[in-house]
Amino acid sequence: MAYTKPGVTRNRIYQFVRQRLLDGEPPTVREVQTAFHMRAVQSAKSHLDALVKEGRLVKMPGKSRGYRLPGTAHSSRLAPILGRVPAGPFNIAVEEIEGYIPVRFNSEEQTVFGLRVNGDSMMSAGILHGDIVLVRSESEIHQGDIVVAMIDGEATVKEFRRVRNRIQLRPHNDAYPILSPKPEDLIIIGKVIEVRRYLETISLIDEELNG
Amino acid sequence: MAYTKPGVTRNRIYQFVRQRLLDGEPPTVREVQTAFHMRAVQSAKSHLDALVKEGRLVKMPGKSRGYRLPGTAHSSRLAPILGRVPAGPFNIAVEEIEGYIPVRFNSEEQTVFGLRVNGDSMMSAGILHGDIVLVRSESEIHQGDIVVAMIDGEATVKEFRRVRNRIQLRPHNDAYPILSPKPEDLIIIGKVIEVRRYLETISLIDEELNG
DNA sequence: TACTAAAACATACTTTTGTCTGTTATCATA
DNA sequence: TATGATAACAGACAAAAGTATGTTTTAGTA
Repeated sequence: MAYTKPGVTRNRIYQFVRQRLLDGEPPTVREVQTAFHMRAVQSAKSHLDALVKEGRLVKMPGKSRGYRLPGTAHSSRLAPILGRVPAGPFNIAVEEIEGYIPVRFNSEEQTVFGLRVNGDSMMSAGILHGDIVLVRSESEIHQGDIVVAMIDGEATVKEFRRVRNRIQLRPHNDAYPILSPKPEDLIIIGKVIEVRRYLETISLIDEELNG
Repeated sequence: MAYTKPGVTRNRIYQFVRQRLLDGEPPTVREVQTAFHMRAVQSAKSHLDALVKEGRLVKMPGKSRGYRLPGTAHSSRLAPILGRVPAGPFNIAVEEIEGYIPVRFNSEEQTVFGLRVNGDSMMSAGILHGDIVLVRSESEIHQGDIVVAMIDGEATVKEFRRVRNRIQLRPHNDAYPILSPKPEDLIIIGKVIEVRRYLETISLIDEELNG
């Protein structure tokens, strides 16, 4: 291709790669090369290497189509939305999965699932009926965390408090009482790490899933 | 791997590939192979070929990481979180991107971005300060929709109402007044299609960039 | 039990893709 | 015009990834 001023082609290549990645279509070095009518692979590669060095891209060395936007390498996964709260040991029966939503993970080993909120007991915390809470079940619970708990077999979202060796589950709605269940009636499922509300109807269940 | 009943591994592989594609991480045949602890590449390949034949996947022959979901509906992409509201014609200056979050798209041609909410004027609608709203800028606005609007160069999230040829922007908080800006001072940026609240600090921008 | 289909395996080959070494051309600046 | 930095080119090699052929094992069923 024709010579350009320093940085110009660099930026164009970045935009190109970025768009491809946002489309879920990671390009190869040679695809970048031909997209910019370069006669040598190295022309594209050196630009890509430079973008990595500048921190505008990251890459998985040796892997094909291995360039990624920083902050997105291996960090987005699909978490299941469960129809029922998983009781006891955490295992997901496939039949109970209502759908999937994309979630950011900081680590690989976490168990995150979605759960649809029932009722308005957390209204003043901005958690409304029908919202989806993302729950991490392998998580330390601290004072003031929002948790999902099972009380007598029923799932509920509440604020967690420990008061004088007794556990309190506090609603965020004056119309509901603070709960102080006996320890043997209580199972803490996990910590709420995210709240989502879909204002448009999106079918989270994929029709093609009948497997 | 161990032998399974006909169709069982097929479906598991489909789920695996589907998830990877929704994450923007198309797998190689050998990645499928190792994910299922198969000792031969062909074990994975024949399943993938079958899935293509059944129409559950499509592929670009010869290309690496070439398997795709048929059609593009219901795929997940990364939407940028903008630090500032895009004014005027929609274009994203790269420097203003705060990070990326995974979003479900029903169609290809939509322009969706995230925006961090400032203030508590929508509190009683469950939209709190610091929440991220996902905005679709190419969208029809209807009565009662939550929208992002620019009034005199300032961005705000409000409920959209049209009352006797006059546009009202209603807060959901009694402490704030209903706005009725002049049409020339008002730009509707787009419609809020989703609300997200991260209860844990998740760095939307990856720290590992310092390379 | 015999038979067919599906599943899994083993190995080899080809193409795609990443990477390397070195050269030439253009830009920016003194 | 001299000089260092960036850009583009050329050719080759190595690793990754797709594909092909044939065999063995198990599932499903008559």
